[in-house]
Amino acid sequence: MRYHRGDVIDRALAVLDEYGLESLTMRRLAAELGVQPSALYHHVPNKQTLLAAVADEIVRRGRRPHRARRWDARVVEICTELRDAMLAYRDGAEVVATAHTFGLGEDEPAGRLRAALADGALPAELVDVATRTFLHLVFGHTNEEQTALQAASAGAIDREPGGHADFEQSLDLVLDGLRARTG
Amino acid sequence: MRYHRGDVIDRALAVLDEYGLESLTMRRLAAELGVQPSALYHHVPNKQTLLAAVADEIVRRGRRPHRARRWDARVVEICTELRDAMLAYRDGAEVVATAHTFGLGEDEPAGRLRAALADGALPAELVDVATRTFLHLVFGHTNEEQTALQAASAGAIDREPGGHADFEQSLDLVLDGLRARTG
DNA sequence: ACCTGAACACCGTTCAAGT
DNA sequence: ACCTGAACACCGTTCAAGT
Repeated sequence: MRYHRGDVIDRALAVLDEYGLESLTMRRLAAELGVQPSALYHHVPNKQTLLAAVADEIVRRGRRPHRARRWDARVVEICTELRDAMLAYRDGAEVVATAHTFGLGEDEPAGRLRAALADGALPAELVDVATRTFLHLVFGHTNEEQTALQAASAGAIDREPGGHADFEQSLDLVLDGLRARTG
Repeated sequence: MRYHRGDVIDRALAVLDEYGLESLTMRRLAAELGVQPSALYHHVPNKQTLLAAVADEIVRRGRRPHRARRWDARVVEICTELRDAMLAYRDGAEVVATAHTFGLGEDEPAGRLRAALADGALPAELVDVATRTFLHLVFGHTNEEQTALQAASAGAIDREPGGHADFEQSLDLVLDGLRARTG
């Protein structure tokens, strides 16, 4: 039974979504593929790289057509798409945020954010700051929301999630700050 | 040789700062204290709780007198204090941010942020959103900065850290958004 | 080229037994 | 009350050997 790198990533996604990040071990993944743990290292150099590939796949699967024209609407669109992509998989926010922190993976949303902000007639210096600001907001908010959701579904009723409304309000705060600096 | 919970936390801080989070294991910590791993469980229920206590201690040690009067200056002061506290220990941002995500520890900075924002004559509904927004910014930015710093000192020259200027610009963006909503 | 089998050097946590 | 010793059920990764 031959299998390839893509099969490994796909299975990893499935294990992640069904059992969570703490259960996504190399040994567990190997067992799921009916293979010895050592066999995985022919398709992936190590676990860190595997997780970065999983993060990229989560983001990729969440892609949808973008139709906003105004730069600020595009920012909201990109951030919301990224949030929804991460929420679609168990522990998705943690996996994607961690990969981003270590500079692994494609980081394609950052590029799209940067482009949208550059269209906003912003001082070039501000584009980088704003890009990072939005990414931190998306990762932080989504991570917290997903953790709360999973804690709630596990019985522990913590704080209310906040949810989509809070998320957009948070984005809007930063957008207001940017609009004030725009012609 | 008797020792107490406080000694365990202190030692954990020392191991964290010298060898990093990945080396802060229960077994390593026990060895450092000259004791069997199982002995730690008389002072701390599990590793997660230990790490939350370490996070609290990092924040506590970073406390300094606050003198700002205006609500927006107080927000900057609180955020900067938290950032500096986390930067003072290796992997401090990751430890503190993780504890916060899981709702563990004291979360005293959140309370102080909330108080400062409430003084800002903000619509009550916005206070919570803004509090979370600032915390996400502080954790995200500091985590990224610290990771970059440690990667740089380990030889890998990645992206420039951004540093304090970027951090304050990011806060200012949100503050502008809030000031626009204030009387 | 791809995989197995076995090993290395670890983990967090529990628990009977000692003092 | 506090600690030891030993065990349980795991980890990620490497590497000689097989096909």
